[in-house]
Amino acid sequence: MLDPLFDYIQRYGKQLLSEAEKERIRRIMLPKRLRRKQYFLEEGKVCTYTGFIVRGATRQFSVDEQGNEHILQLAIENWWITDRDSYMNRTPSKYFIEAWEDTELLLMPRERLDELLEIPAIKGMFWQMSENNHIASQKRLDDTISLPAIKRYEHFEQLYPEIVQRFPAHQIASYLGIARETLSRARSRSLR
Amino acid sequence: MLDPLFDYIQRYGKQLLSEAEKERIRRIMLPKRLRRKQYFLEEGKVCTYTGFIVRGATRQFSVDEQGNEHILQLAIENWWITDRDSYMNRTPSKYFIEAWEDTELLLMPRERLDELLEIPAIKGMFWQMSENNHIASQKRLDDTISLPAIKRYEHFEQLYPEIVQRFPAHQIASYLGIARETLSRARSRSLR
DNA sequence: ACTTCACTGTGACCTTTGTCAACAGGCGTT
DNA sequence: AACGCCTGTTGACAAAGGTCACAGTGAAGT
Repeated sequence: MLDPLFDYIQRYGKQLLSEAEKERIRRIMLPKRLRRKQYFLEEGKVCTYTGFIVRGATRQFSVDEQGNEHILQLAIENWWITDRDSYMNRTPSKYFIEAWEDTELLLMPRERLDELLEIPAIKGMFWQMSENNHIASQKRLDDTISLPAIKRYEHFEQLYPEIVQRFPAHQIASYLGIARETLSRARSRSLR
Repeated sequence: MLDPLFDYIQRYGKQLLSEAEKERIRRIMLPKRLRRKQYFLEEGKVCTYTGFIVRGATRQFSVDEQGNEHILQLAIENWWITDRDSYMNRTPSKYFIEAWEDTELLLMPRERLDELLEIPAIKGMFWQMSENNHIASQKRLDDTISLPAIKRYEHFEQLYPEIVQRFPAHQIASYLGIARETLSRARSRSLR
């Protein structure tokens, strides 16, 4: 079960893991199963784990005063899920993270993060993730303020075809910040 | 001239700098002046420096096919300016960074980044910056997909009152992804 | 002093998108 | 088989925001 994680760490940390290091990781990471619709994180709670998805799919969202959900992340295998702010700074989260399919995770407990970061490949990976996340959210932001709804959808579809397959359209619409009807119409129009 | 930078590094890196380290930094960082409207980075070029603003103000923006500008960052003293993707991965940038006021910078050359990262406080600061940037762009994204134009402006004003003072309204509007007229109307309406 | 230019505000109009509502298909549960 | 529930689609209408045009102000440059 840890192999996808080891692969991931070695790829993004740009270093190989020794057997001893793997063993150390094995002892720290906690396996966890979530059933569809179960929460990984709820608003107001501190996000004490960062999770690595081995199998399944999750969504992260906030809920505004009117009760509307706004999706910030849709994640599948080999993605990390967390509220970075809450996890790093131990502050209450504004977000929910919910399993959208039955999901298997590996959890990185916040209180053992420093131990894990002693492993060079993990440190490198963490660095790279932070970097990549920052770059990706910058691009998403650029799209969001620059492009009309349809274009944003097209970009998204091109970037994450598998996500589009596995989540219903109204979730994608929420991720893009548009109404599900708008997405539906945009799609049918772009077929002609 | 380097004192604001040293303060910044110690604050965000959560470690003090020795005199030897300060000397090392002094030898690597390049002072640079930009006059108003001069470019720090142009689209298509690789961003070979990351700049620390000692005095002045800059804006980072992309230009779409219709020639419209979309502002990604408005920066003043004690902010870093760079295209992270271009800088880290040495790829051509999609962005412009332009001095909005006469500006004094300290430049961190990409080819000497590894040297600088040997200094623990700098490594810590870099980490923290990446973290903070990611968290900030996540919040901005959440606002952008969740809130109507006026609310976004109010949030922004509350978060960065000094930026609002120093940049003209049409730049702020572009940062928020709205037309300058919309912002103008929103402002006059919220006074009543 | 005069011109120019950048910036802001406002009205009229149009486009895009959101909202509300109704409907239909699929799918699992009982 | 019957019932919900989730999902996607479509229409009618409303609201938000964009576009275009014009005017006024003030600062900078000549």
